[in-house]
Amino acid sequence: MASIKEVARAAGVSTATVSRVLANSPHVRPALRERVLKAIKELEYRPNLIARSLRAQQTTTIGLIVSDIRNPFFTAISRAVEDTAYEEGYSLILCNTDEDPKKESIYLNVMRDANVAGVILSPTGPTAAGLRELETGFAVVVIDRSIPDADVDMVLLDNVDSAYRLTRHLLENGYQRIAAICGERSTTGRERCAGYEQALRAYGLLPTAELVRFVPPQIEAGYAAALRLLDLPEPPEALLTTNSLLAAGALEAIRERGLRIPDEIALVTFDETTWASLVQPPITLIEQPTYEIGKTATELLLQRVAEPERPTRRVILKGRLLVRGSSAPRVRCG
Amino acid sequence: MASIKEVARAAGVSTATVSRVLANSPHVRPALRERVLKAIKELEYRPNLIARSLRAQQTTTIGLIVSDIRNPFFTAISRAVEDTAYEEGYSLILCNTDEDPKKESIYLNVMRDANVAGVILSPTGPTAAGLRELETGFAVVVIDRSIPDADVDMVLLDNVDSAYRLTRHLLENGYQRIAAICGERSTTGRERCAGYEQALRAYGLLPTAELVRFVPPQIEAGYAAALRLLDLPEPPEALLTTNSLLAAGALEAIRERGLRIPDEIALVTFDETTWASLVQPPITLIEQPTYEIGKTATELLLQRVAEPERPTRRVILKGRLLVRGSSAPRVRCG
DNA sequence: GTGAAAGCGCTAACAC
DNA sequence: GTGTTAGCGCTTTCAC
Repeated sequence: MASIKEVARAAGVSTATVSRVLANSPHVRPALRERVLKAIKELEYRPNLIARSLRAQQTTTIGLIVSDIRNPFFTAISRAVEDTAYEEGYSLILCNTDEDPKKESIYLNVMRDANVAGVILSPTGPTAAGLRELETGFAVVVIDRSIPDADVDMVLLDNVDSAYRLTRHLLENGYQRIAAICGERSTTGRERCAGYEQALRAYGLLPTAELVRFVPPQIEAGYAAALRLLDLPEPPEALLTTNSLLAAGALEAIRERGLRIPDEIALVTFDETTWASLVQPPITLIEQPTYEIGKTATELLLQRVAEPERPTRRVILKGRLLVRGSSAPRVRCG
Repeated sequence: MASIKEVARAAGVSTATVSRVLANSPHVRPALRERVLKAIKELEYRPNLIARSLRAQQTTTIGLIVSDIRNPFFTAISRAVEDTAYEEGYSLILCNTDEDPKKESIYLNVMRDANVAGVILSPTGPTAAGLRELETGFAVVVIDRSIPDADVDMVLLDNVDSAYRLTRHLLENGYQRIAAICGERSTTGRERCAGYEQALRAYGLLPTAELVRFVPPQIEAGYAAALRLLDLPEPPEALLTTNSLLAAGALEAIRERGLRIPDEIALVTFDETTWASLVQPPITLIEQPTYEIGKTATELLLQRVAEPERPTRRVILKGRLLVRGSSAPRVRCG
């Protein structure tokens, strides 16, 4: 691993000149530039990023902090972020926090210690609150969850409207008694619940506490919540879940109770996954533009790295309603 | 962001002493240690990892280079790797190469420039060949794909045997004309194909070229290959695919042709996924111990970082056959 | 246009 | 035990 010193010696110039050539500075005589380039090639020189980072007080690395990369939503995001970061010469550090504020805080510190240029994260409540004031020392872009009055770049889905449309779709297809299983600990679940309730009211129905559940956004919790809903004295005609993990759990519960979809129970959710279109009937859902969310978040982040004082932006993306068999028009029986 | 210098000044000691306290060196008088610790606390000092890395010529970062994090197998691996790395104080850099040797080579260079302690990767053929000789400058652990005569740590599935058992299961359930759709560009697909052919021979059947396809390990390729197989003049009674993406494609194709599983066509594959158990009938498959693979790979890597000259190991993990509805005993009709 | 040299924050000889 | 100092590899004044 040749250093800049050796290149300088080989080319018969100072390290400053090599550095200038590396930086494409115009103030280098062509002849010298040639010699330096030749030396670089011969020695197979590659600049040491660590040294560069120490000098610059910043790395070409960004962090992605999510609850669990195995959530298909975050998997898709991470791919988009990595692609976009790579194009701009940045590397991606991945962190899983399991929705644990402590782990979030620890990872945020790790990011600071590592001198990352910035971080993309989808924080839980406590961390979000801290973000409102915190001087992090690096650029931050929040995804998936909104922090109401924080001066931070965000890329979000239009949660209320998406949930509204999803619920309206059910209502228009004749479903009335609709239950919602929502992810807790994030604004996302609450916003989607709000859209669900708005739609009910718009159609002259009153939301029932009995039919709304807030649970950890995981398969098991979705399964348990769905079972309880299905076992109600007066069970729901349709189930709405706010992410794919809850939906997978709900589907298991429906299968366990031997109910037919959509005749006996409809199921709709958020987030496209492999299974949602493979299952029979396929699941009606709101598809988030995951790749665009990740790409946009990365772009916002790198723009802020380049220009720290620019005004913050809040990008709201629209979800796409994919109508499929799990919410087919209801056939009244009786 | 206080530096070690400021801590030293605040505590009335030299930076060396602070450094010793940080390193838990026993050669510091308790009184001094106390003063230093107090200063560290008051200044909220945190060591700059970049500076430390420059000095040590190595970071506490490891790289994970996979074809696509969206492949559920790699998603699961990444979670295990990140968990394990985090426990040991290491961060994880994620890279997607799309099975492109050029991107693999670029990322390997990025890893070198970043001075990572080591890299876990699942290389394509050309990169694997290079690995055999390459002086990478960092520790390397190969997962998922074997490099026959390379002196590199590896964590692998017992591919031949797993495919053998999977195929034998089909044979014992009465399926005879079994087609295989295998991932190309990796030893994994070839080994699993070999296991498949061995099982056929063991049961007195001859492998037919017509029934074996090597395609890119993606949904679309699986779909196309399955369609062609199903449209054969004499179509197969069962389909074996070597990963979950190919299986998802094959399932689509089966659905498109309106065939019933398993009556008209059985389907078995590798890798447990959400959809494989949610689909009806659920899919029989070989489940890889993904978490253990990722954890073991990370442990091997960090052991090698600690002791570069230790003899290389090759850990072979066994897959678990999960028998489900998609390969139920065949009912002969006619 | 080019080079000498300081310094980013840290650790490890080496001296005392 | 503790401090002084060199140096990891790089960039960037500041002279010339």
